[in-house]
Formats: sequence, structure tokens, C-alpha cells
Amino acid sequence: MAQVTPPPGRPRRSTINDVAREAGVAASTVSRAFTNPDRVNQVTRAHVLEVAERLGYAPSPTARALESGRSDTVALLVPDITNPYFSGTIKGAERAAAAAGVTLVLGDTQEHPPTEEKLVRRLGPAVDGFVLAASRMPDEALRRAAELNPVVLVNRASPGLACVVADFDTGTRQIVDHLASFGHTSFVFAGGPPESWSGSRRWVGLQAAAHERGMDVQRHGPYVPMLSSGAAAADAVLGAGATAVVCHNDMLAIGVLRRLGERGVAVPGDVSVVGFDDMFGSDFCTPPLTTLAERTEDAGARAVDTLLLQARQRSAEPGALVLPTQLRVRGSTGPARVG
Amino acid sequence: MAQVTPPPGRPRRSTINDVAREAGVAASTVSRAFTNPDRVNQVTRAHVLEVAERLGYAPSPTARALESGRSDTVALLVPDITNPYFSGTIKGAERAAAAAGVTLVLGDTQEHPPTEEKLVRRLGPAVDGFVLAASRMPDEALRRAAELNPVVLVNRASPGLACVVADFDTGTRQIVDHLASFGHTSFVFAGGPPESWSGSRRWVGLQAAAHERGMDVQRHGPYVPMLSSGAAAADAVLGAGATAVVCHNDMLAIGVLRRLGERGVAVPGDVSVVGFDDMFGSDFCTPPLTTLAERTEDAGARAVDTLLLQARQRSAEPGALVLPTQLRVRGSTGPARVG
DNA sequence: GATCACATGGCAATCGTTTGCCAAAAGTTG
DNA sequence: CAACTTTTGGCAAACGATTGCCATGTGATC
Repeated sequence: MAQVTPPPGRPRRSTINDVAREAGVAASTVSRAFTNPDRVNQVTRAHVLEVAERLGYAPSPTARALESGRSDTVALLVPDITNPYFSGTIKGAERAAAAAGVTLVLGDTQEHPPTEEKLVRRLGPAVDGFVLAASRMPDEALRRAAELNPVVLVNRASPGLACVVADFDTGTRQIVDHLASFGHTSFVFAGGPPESWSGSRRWVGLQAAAHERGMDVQRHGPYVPMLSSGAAAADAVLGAGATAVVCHNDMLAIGVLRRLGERGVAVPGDVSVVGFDDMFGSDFCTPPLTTLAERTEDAGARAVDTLLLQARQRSAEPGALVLPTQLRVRGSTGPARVG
Repeated sequence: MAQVTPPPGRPRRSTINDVAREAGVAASTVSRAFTNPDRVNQVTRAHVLEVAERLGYAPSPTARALESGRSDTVALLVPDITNPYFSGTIKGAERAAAAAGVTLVLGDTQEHPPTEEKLVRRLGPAVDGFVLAASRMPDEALRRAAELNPVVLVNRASPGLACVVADFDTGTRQIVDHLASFGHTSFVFAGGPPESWSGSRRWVGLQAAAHERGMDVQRHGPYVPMLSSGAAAADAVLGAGATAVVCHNDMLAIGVLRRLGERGVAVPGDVSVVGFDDMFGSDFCTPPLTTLAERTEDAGARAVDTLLLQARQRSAEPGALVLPTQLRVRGSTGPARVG
């Protein structure tokens, strides 16, 4: 019977069986040669590996996952991939995943809770767990997701779930101390989206610290954290006659800087500006931005590590890992103007 | 016989068989209800879907991939995830993948060809294809990879492979025209890594355009395209007494701007600076950078689209898709200083 | 040299789907 | 109403690995 000659297509990828046949052993032996070296004779193993190499064989993660239940894949979901703030988290997660020999699946939730839930549901059966960065999902949805898959949150907390968060309490106090040291007695907070967990933590921290120091603080916004929203925020700050503004994040802060520049307002002469995130670009805008840096790369890496721990050993320890923040003082803050 | 009661672990995810049993149909019917609606009666289908919903069933992409051969997953490999230049490509790829209902796996090759090859080999059996952005792999390795998986390159060309590239020929001519219009009669190119395909395309284009216009151009470098390399590049430019410098990319260009600022050199008064990429931040550095913008987001999206086309129908058309570039003229370029 | 343990390799079941094929049921046609 | 087509659902065989269990062969021990 003539073998069907496949038309000029892609050559079939060789499987464990091809290797087994070619090496004259059973498939199970090939499998063990790869995953369980002690279980097979050294010389057999060497031979198998040699044949595998020659055939260009690589084990199929898919088939492996199906049988073993582990996919050695973790998913990282971020609200907006393009936002440079998340670059660090992504990088860190990538690094930790690569170090652990695990594949990273990246999802963009578009700041949209339903999209996030849909992704979790779709990816769930195929990954070993989720790192949800700045998740917008309601607690209830998070709880449900965590029933089926290990979940670690980044800069978001939810009852019973492990998370990695920045130390906003200390960080915001540093900001307030810094402003106070320059003689500011009040400031404005230009707030971001109400659903943002980080945002509310920041506001709470700023209020508390301001209160401790007897400073006056008022909140404006919410503003969409984009450069273009900076104009509105800046104008509101000027309208309020404030000597300092702390912005929801650097994106907004840089937008504010721009607008102030356009309007001929001196920074920090007339108004001091502070941001959050120390995002890429914050050190080369004009003036360079004073901002509270988070260790986002660490956060991403630690989140993945925590997740893998949780997934491999089923020891679910829903602890919170708090990472220190650091105030980077640059040119956008200075002495309060008098009068 | 007493059923083994699982200790307080994660509840078992329901499978197609659970749904089938609960709905009183065969597993194949459930499968078809999801993937082949016409093949099953409307009311049966509705019932099955209802049961599936109730049980929180989601098909396992893993099992599906194993049988069907398609994983509905594509991998995007970039040299450096953190580099904001790639954000656009990543975003675009994500968008196109999401639109096609396909999962995106992200890999960071760390600008390291062996890492890239290892990733391709490891991920190969589990994905429907690769988008390789600014791949550093030698042509030969690319060819081998493309034998086993569909591959689409971004800003890299290789014989027989589909690619999406920026129109550097036109773009570089625009840069040169722009400089010439300001009276510059020569300029320096601060080059990037020699392996960079984009980099060499840029250099070739600049040379050709300069030659056409009778301008003099010399190449310095290579420089590692990071902010910190800007100092060396800037100093070299000053040493050469050039009136204009075109940098390998914006990262380097901004580094150059900084250094020139530190040294009290006026931009564009003394020296004009041009970059490539229109990376995030290029519009709010000081002065804002004149740069050649690529449509990176489009590139990522088109690459994924091309890849899926190639993967689904096995029509391998190794065409090159050339995307237009756009010169964004900002504050860093101006009239050549005289003398 | 008989006994035993251990190292090693193979058999076969399994993971959760998809899909080719067949059979039953339903509808159509003359 | 017989013969035929079409719709619809089920059976069972893959897909490519992993892994529990068993069989064999080897060397160690007494």
C-alpha cells in the first residue's frame, strides 16, 4: 500500500514515540530519560538523548500538561500592557518565570473587569495560576477565581488571597514629610480612577500623614491617569491656589507639568509636583519629577515566586508581602512659595 | 467502597464528561455544542450550554490542543520586554490575538540569540506560531524554526520568511531632507548594536539619502542603546564638531540630550538631535525629540494577523509587509549653527 | 549456588478533548 | 407506504505525553 505522500507541507514534529522507535526503547523510557534521570540507566539515557537531539525532539508541553496536570505556565494579567508602569511588573514576572522554567502568558484586561473575568475563565484550565496586577475584579469574583486556580495579587488586596503590595503607608508619609520640610502647609491630591485599589491606599495614606502633621489636604478628580488629563488637573490646582500637588501617578503628574509649563507657572517655584511610580521617563521630563518609586520588578518576580510555591506545594498561605517604596526627590519639588 | 474524600483542596474543575453526564448526552455532543453548533440540535445545544454554565465548565485548551493540533496560542518573542519601544508591538500583538480569540505567550530573549533559540524550541510544540520581533537569530536558525512552526518577523527580514518591517528607506530620506532643509551639510550617525537589523537598515538608508544630497555622514559607535550610553555618544559628537546627530534610537538620543544639557551645549542651537522610534517619553523630554515614528502597534497586530493566516490556511506567502514611517518634528532639531 | 534486593525497562491506563464513522430517527419524495 | 436523504447523537480511536505496576536481569549476600 502506497504511503500517502504529504504535499510540501511542514514536516511532522517528532514525538516521543519516534524517538523510542529510533532508539530501540519504549516511550516510557524516553519520557523518563527527560523527566526522571535516576530512573534510567546512564548509558541508555545518553543514547536516548542523543537520538532525541538528532531527531530534533522536544517534549510537547501540551501533552505533558494534560497528563500531569501541571502546565508549567502562569498567566499575568495587567490592566494595560502599554502603560510603562506595568513594564517593571511584566519584566519581573518574566524573569522569575524564566528562572523557574515556566512559561508566561500575558493578558491585557483593558482596565475592564468583565474582560479580566473572561480571561481568567478561558485561561484557567491551561495555566498553573494567575498573577493579577492591579486587578479591577470585585472581591467576589476574585474569590471564585481563586477556588479553581492559585491566585496572587499585585497592588491589590482581597480577603483570603495572597498579595504583593507596595508600602504606601510609609511612602505617603515620606511624601508628606518631604513637602512639609519645604514649608508646604497644604496640598492637593489629584486622584485617579475610583476603582483603583492603589489609588485609594494612596489617598488614605496621604490623608493620615497630612493629618498627623496638621496639614490641609483636599482631593480633586477623579482624573483618567493619562498625560492628556494633566491639563484639567493642573488647572484645578491653580484654581485652588495650592502650593503643591500630589498626583495619582507619574503619567498624570507629567501631564500636569506640561500644562503648568504651557501656562507659564514655575515648577517648583510656584507649584511643587509629586507623582507615584517613578515610571520610565520621570527622570528626564522637565523638571525631573519627584516621585514615590515602587519596586515593581521585584513585585512581579515575588508574585510569580509566591504563585509557584502555592501551586506546587498546595500550601495556601494567603499572606501579604509588603515591599518598601522609595521617595525619589528630583527637581519638581521645592520650597513653598510665600503668599 | 468508600469514596476517597479529598482533603480541603481545590475543587476539581468540571470536565466535558461531567457536563455530558449531567446533561444526559454524550461527551461528543457537548464538544460539538461548543465547537460545531450546526452539528447539533438547537434545543440540545441550549440545554448543554445551560448545564455547562451551571457547572462552570470551560473547555480545556490543553486537551483541545492535543487532539486538534491547534493550540490557538501564538508566541511573541522580544529582545527586551522593558524597552518601551516594544510596548507598542506587544500591545498590537495582544490586541490582534485577543480579537482572534487567541492566547498570547510572551517571551523575553534578553537580546541573547541562544535564549531566543531555546525559547523557540521549548515553546514550539505548544504554540501555533511565532512572532519574532527584532530577532537576533541567524538566518539559518530562523529557517530551521520556520520549518516546524509558522514564523513572522517584525523589523527583520530573512529569505523565505514573512515579515512586517518599517519603511526605513523613505523614513531615513525624510530625516536627511529635514536636516538639509535646516542647512546642515553633514551629520553623525550614532550607531547601535551591529546585530540589529533595523540598525543596519537605518544606516544604509541614511547613507544613501545623504549621498543623494551630497551630504557628509560618518558613523560612530556602536553604542548600547541605553540612556547611559548617551554620554559617550554625545561626547563623540562634540569631538567631531558635528552640527547634527542621528541616533540609533530614542533611548540613545535622550541620553545624548541629557549629556549635551549637562555640558551646556544648546539643542538645537549648537547641535540638532534626531532619534528613531518615537518611544514613550520622546515628546516630553527636553527639548522634545525629533524622531522617526514607526507604527509599532500596527506592526505587532499585522504580524499576528499574518501569522494566523499562515497557520490556519497553510498558505505560506513569505511576503514583506512594509509599514510607513512618520517623521515627528519636535524641538530637538533646528538650523545648523554657522561656523 | 540459592536467595534476595535492587536497578532498569516495558506495558497499559490515563489526562480531556476532537472527530471519523455508524446507527437511529426524522423528514422527503414518488 | 416504500425507498431514500438528511439530521442528529453516540461510540471509540486518536493526540503525546506521564506514571503505577510488573517482569526481567544483574549483582550482592550468605
